[in-house]
Amino acid sequence: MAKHLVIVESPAKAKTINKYLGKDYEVEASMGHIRDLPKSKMGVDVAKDFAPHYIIIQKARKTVKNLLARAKGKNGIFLAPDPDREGEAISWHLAHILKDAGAKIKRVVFNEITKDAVKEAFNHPREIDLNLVNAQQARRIMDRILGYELSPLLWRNVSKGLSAGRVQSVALRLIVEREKEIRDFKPVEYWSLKARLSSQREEEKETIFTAKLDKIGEDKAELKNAEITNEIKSKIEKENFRVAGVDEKQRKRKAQAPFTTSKLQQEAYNRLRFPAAKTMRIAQKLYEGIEIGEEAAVGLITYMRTDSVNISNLAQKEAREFILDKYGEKFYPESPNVYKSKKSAQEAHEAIRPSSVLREPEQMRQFLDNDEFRLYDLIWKRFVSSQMTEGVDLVTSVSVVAGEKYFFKASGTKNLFPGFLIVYQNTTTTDDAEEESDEKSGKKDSKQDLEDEEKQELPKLHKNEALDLHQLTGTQHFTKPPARYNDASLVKTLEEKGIGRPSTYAPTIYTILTRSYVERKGGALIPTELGDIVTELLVKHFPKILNYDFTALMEEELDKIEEGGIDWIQVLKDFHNPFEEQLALAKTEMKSVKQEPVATHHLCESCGKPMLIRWGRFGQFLACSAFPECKFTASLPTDVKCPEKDCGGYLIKRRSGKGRTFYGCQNYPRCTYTTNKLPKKEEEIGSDEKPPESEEMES
DNA sequence: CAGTGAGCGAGCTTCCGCTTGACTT
Repeated sequence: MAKHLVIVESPAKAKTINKYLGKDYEVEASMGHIRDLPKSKMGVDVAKDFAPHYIIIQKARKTVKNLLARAKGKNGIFLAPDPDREGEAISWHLAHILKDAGAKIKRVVFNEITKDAVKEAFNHPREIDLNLVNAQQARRIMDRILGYELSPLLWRNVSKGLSAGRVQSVALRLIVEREKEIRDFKPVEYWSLKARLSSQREEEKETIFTAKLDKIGEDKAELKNAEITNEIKSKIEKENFRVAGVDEKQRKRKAQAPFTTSKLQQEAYNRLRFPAAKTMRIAQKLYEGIEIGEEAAVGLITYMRTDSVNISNLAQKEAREFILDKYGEKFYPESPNVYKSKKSAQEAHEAIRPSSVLREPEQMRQFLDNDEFRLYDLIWKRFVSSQMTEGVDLVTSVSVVAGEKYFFKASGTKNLFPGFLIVYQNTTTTDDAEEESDEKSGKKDSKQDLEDEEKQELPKLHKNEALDLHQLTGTQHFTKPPARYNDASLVKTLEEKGIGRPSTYAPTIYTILTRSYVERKGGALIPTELGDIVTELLVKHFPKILNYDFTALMEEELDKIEEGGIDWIQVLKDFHNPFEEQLALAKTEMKSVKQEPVATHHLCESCGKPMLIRWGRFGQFLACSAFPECKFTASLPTDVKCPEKDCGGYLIKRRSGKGRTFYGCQNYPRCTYTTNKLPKKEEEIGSDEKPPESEEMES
């Protein structure tokens, strides 16, 4: 029998480590946390220094039983969860469970799962770091108090089953405020003036290019309307065009770091239209292992929940050799490319990469379904490209002047050397270093416009040479509202603000969707009326917590706890005291927006009592007033009668399987009349009364 | 361009973060 027990979080990690450690060690998985606060109550004794009451998580009972059995008769127990706050806390809870098993308990940590790193870690076991544990407890307890105090306020004042929390409520706020910006957006007219030009020299005259009016004299050309544009246009038409200057520059394009969870979710959405949850489901499968040919199941990628861009030396070496071999020296950087994780990263894992670059996507295709293949392909290419040389573009910008003061600008880009781009094309929207402003409102030039102009081919031009004008066109534009959030842009924003973790981005989106705070239309996340109401209430009564910086401030405090700088109880007190005050105020002052039931003249088909209009999760419906004795319900009819003769029923708004709205007869299935558009009420036919309540058109 | 057709209310509900599998019909 093995002498020692090793415990890690995941079964896949257990399997790998088992190979490295040999017969003396038995490796088991805890499957994440095994103890937590109870679901059914607060479980925190605020009066006694926030003493938490932990219980074994229902789902982990079997695991715990198994671990206890394994621990019996062992000499040592090595706790090897991830080297971060949560991992330390998991270790602490495990130690608590196993403390009476008779074996010595030690903590081991490693940042990469390679033989050397694991062996090295086992040579230097340590005690559990209580500072890390306490930082996790502070985080856990704060989230519990917040979530379990705010949610009931919403039950009381809005509707049952609702929820609020440090992460989900701020994610919702982002979406709600973006929608407000869009609603309030006033498009502003502006014009552009573009000239189609060509050289007069024989050898270049075939290439016609486009230049845009940029400056008049020293001033930026601002064309506010048609009148101004036409006036300037008619002046320019009389002028001669010549080249005022040519500027050529080489622009280097650097490869991007291999994927973190957040970046993977963004790219998989932008390129493949995978929602975050789908990406994670598929990545999990690739990680756990796929049967490839004769071999047993092989994990095709490294762990998919990570905020690190680090990669193991071994993987880097393999990638570099592969690049040299397959693409040649020009694509092989002299010294390896190195990337820095963001400051707040906890770096418990490597970046997401293929477990071996030698398993090329095309070879794996036969073992994968189409979606698995596309995601693996993306991960593989991103990783390989991250170890390749820079691409080089030649960017030419030409200044053209009409007469003395009308300056036009034209630019073109030519790729001189692809570098990493031969494997992985950049999408400009997810550049790491991008400025954050382009989603803000009122931007004139969309990126698309700029790109189209840069893509054109320019003729060879010389300073002062004369040009032929073929066409001068003024075009009307309007500034555009900012785009709605989708999975990619929401995850990107949350990560930038440090809100949530790799394991929670997708679940957070799911939560605000299932609470009916937000709806998905196409890819866009659009707040519902409920989402608007809840956000307004929370922002009004809990501005601090709904602040976009709240999590970042909390993290600063947690860092101090980790470093041993402050007492975690004190951090909780500093949070809790002002929170209690706000809570007390909110309890008396928050206005109820609960929808009270409304009496109707409809009678219950089951018991004959009057029916009430109630508000449920899916909007209004009719319910018997004798509830709960009589459970009869019906959809709320419109006030338009069924046009079938002798039917007499009213039409009901319904939704088909595919989510399309239509109207059917109340007497279905006896009467099967349906229509897409609500007919006018009989009394109104011929009159010019206002039409029936207009319905949102669905495309 | 076809062709469509739950449930929801109440005795409870809820947080964030770590991780996968499912006692039985």
